Amino acid sequence: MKRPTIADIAQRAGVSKGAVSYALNGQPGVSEATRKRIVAIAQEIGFNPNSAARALSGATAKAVGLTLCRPARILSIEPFFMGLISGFEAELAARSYALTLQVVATPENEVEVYRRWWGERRVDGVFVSDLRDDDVRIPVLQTLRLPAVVIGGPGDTGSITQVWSDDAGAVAEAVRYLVALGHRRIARVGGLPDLLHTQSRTRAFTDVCMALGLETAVTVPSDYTGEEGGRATRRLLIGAERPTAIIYDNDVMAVAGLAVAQEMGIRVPADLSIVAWDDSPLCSLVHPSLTALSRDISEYGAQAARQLLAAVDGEQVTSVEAGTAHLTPRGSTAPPRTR
Amino acid sequence: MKRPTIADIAQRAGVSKGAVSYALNGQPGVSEATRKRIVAIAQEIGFNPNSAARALSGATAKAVGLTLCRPARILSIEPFFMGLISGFEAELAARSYALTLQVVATPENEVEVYRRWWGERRVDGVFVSDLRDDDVRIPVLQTLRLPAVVIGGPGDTGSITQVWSDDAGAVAEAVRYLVALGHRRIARVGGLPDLLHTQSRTRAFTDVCMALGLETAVTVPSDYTGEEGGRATRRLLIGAERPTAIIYDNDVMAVAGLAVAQEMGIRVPADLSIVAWDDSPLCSLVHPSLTALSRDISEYGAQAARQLLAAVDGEQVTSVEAGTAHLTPRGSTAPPRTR
DNA sequence: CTGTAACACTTAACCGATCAAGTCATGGCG
DNA sequence: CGCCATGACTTGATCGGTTAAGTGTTACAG
Repeated sequence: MKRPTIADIAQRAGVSKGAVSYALNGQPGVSEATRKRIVAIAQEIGFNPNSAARALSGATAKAVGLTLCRPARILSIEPFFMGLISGFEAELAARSYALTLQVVATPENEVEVYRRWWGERRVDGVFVSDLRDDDVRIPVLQTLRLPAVVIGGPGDTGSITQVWSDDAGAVAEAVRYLVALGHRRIARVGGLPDLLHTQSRTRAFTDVCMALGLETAVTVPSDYTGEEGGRATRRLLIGAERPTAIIYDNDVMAVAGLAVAQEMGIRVPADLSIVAWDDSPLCSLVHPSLTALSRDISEYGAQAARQLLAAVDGEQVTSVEAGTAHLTPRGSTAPPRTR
Repeated sequence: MKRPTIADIAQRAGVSKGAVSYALNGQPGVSEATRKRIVAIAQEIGFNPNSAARALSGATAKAVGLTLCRPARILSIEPFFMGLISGFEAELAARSYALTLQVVATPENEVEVYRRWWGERRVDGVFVSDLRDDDVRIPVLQTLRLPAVVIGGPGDTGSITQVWSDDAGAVAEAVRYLVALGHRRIARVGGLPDLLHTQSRTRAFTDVCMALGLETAVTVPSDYTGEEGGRATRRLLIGAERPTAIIYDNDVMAVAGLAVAQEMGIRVPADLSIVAWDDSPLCSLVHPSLTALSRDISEYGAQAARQLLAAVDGEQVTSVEAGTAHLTPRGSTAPPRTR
């Protein structure tokens, strides 16, 4: 089947290619009558402008990119990214931007992909997630002048805007809640330690625990996988000073932690309270259901997409704070048993 | 920063654009010495061919598309798609094809997206998942002559090739295993009933149960969500003829079913055995860990990607069967308690 | 009645590649 | 020596849009 081009429309309408272009793009230069006729013909023959030709004549690629730099086995179960992606889509689809996805192995690979995309003019902008200390991607994006939005932070990203959520506030809310229930020994199983948002959560966790006069504020680093989360939990639970509550940096690790506790005969929530970060259906699926720090991840993604599209349009954009995660109490938290 | 073009290279090397094109594409028409010089310059200035210009001059878009037609809340937790996507990427990245993703609401929307992509020449081919009865997408793809690979089946897809796994064999293996353990009342919580592979699983389940002389072979339809899976489980467990084993069409529903059973005081596996379909980390995370029908979803995706790329290359491709899912026994299955 | 401005177009250059066709030097052969 | 084949390029058309500049018609002011 031959793809219709503007030349076909022009021929049918008896006008020039230029006129068709003006008509379809809402530019002045054609009469209202002609415009209507042209639009009708375009409709009829199912015309879609060739994106390559458009991109070639200086216009935009009408696509943005996202690289994911986590092992496949983490991605497959981590609900966060799919939530984010569907949030992106909501905004992108409305402006018929496509989302180009690439799974990569290392941050260096991510940089290569950015360079290639930019060189190929394949995308008009990119989403950047999982910000690290002195992230190698930031300077590259700046020299390429490739519009970008960093998801998560806040961190030092120079001229690149960020969409971030107040993790410090959320962690404080969780700790305060647990303390209000009577907990005095609260531990945390953190995410990948080289990610910036993990660091800011760790700092906030330590700070608020100290501020509330708790004895300890142990954070065990982990990697968001269930296995590691379970292992970290086991390590915490066999220690001498067993915590009465654990906060996990994602839901997958929290579920794994719950399983470990049950396996060890430690009852949740009687002997151990559990708080998950990021509330996916997973948290309400398990028994007992998990108290979680919920936030609207799709909306988070939508907000990032709005920012990126604005940046692509050349608008001056500033970093914004997306909604803070809020505690959703469920069955996994209770006052600690007094001994 | 200005993007380097082949004209820049041509100028530097003191040759024409055409010569550069021949050199970089390994075509005859330039001497080995000149080719080396040109390649070196391209390397040096970090040249990437503009994908739009390439696509425009008849070449391919170097991108394939995937539409996902499930509500966001399902996608976010369903590990299947992310596994599939990372499998795609493995093959696509090797040939530097990009993956374009779009989340849509209905199969009709999917058709629109295909039409648009095709008209825009944005993709060279598409993955088709979640095949339905008399799927509206198939005839459209055929008239558009848009290369495609159907994931899942087998079904009637005319000239479009499929990558499918032997669900009937897998369901038979699960049922035989449960029967060998001594189960006589086995139920199943199925996926979306209008999906073709759900239907073939249902048929196979009924057939094998009948063949083995079981009294019943109840399938409760569901929608892959945890909530529905839990509800279906509850319905099954409060019935007069309570099953001693349940097979779930995905892992999320199985986990939900486990939670429901525990909540009702029904012990797993003593009172109820559970088998999940598709083995994600989720299955080993919960307690007891779930016996599952495992298959290598990434490899499944990789195989589909290989097929699609071959189809894009114009090769004659035939439908292939990906590896059958095999039973991975874990803690959620045991002989039923004799009364 | 003329000058000119506004409108409704057309023409053609351009984006950055690919590729068929043409050019030019060189070498081998009868 | 002339002829043809070959290699190593160059030239220029082409893909399908966008857009600046040009053209022809009409309307209206002076």
